Amino acid sequence: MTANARKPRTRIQQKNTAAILEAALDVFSSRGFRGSTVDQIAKAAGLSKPNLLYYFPSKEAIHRELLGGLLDTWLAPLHAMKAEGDPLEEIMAYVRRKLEMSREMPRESRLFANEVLQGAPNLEGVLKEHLKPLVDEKAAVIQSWSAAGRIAPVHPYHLLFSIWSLTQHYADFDVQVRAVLPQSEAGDPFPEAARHVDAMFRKMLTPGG
Amino acid sequence: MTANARKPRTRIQQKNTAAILEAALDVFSSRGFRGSTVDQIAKAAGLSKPNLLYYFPSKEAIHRELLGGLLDTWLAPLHAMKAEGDPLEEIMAYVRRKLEMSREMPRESRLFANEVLQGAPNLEGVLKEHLKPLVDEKAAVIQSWSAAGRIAPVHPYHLLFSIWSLTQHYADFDVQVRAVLPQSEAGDPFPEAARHVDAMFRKMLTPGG
DNA sequence: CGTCCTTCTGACCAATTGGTCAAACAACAA
DNA sequence: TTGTTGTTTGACCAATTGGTCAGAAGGACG
Repeated sequence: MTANARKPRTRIQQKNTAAILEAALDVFSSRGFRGSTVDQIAKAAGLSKPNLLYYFPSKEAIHRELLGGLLDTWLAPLHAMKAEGDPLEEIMAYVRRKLEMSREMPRESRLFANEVLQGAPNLEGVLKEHLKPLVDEKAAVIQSWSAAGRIAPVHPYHLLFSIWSLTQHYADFDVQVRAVLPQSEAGDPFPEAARHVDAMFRKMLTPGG
Repeated sequence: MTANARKPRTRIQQKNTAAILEAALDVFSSRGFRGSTVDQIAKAAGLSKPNLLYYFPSKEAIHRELLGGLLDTWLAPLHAMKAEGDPLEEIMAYVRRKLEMSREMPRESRLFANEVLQGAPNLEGVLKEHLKPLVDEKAAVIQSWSAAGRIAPVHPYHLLFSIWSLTQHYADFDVQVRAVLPQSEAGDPFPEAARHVDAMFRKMLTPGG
């Protein structure tokens, strides 16, 4: 059977497609789609360019596969926010998970950031078909919590935006954060970041106050 | 005299260099440095490629000039935050100005975002020589306000990060914001954004509470 | 008019890049 | 061993791209 099919069959195919995607994540996330070359990805994956193109039909195909494959991972934390839980704790857990992801998966964050920043040419469909429905659903949940007085009144969509921006900032603008922070913190900005972000949303959401 | 000198002399030079920088801002900010071509910039500026290269020696030179020329504008709002003013109002004014800039100058925001996102290859010097000293200075001011109990205790650096991320998010991730927001708000997210962001920082910074 | 300087262009070039292809090589089963 | 299938490569190609250059056009001034 042909190599470019949906699921890899042989061990070599599994190993190589995995290596390619890993390498592509590295390259695409740090240089953007247009700024990356197939050769860079091939070299990073330990393959020759024609060999890489034996597994994926084109540079764009690698990119699409990457984005698609990562999307679920990326949206999982928001999925995990349940209407049944304690409102403040659900949201704070979401914030915490997002910040952890910025720390553990900065390349993924930058990959999406690069894409969105440049007008999301290969992501517009996904944005409206996957992200928007999910956000609509969770915004409604937040709205209901807010209306019930279980958290302070907030604009649910902008609350989500502020969670995304605050947490992803530490992955996407990592160089800036480290360049600006005093020596003592530049090594690992995350502990203080966690405290700060936690405080911000706690104050924002605690009712009454 | 040669055309590539510091200050444009003739009217034609003024007009064309300005057109080139304007075009370059458009192109670089939406496609990143590596993703942009000299031809695109030339076309957008209404010039031929050789003619553009008569005014700037290289693609990189345009990029450098752009970044350098924009830096002052970009840092002006932070400069304007004065230790003598009312702490809460100084910070809130800074937040407001930054959000206005996201609305009025989204291309500039994206230009810097693209650069930082890709490791700030042409910005590292600037980051440490211009941005860091300024941030250090203003962080000290915030620190003193905080210590004097005039605003709630905050980590000054991370407070600045959160101002940057929250405000610039609306420029940098514009496509996503509009894709996710309900129809009614997608046309102009800024009024609600302003309310939300204002509330966040006001709650964060109001002492006691 | 002619002269000098600036502005502009078409033709060109070398390097890079995404992608192809025929053929070599490996793995393994019969 | 041989046949079959999956894997890898060197050589190659067309398109794009950053940049050059010689000279043509334009403008200002005597």
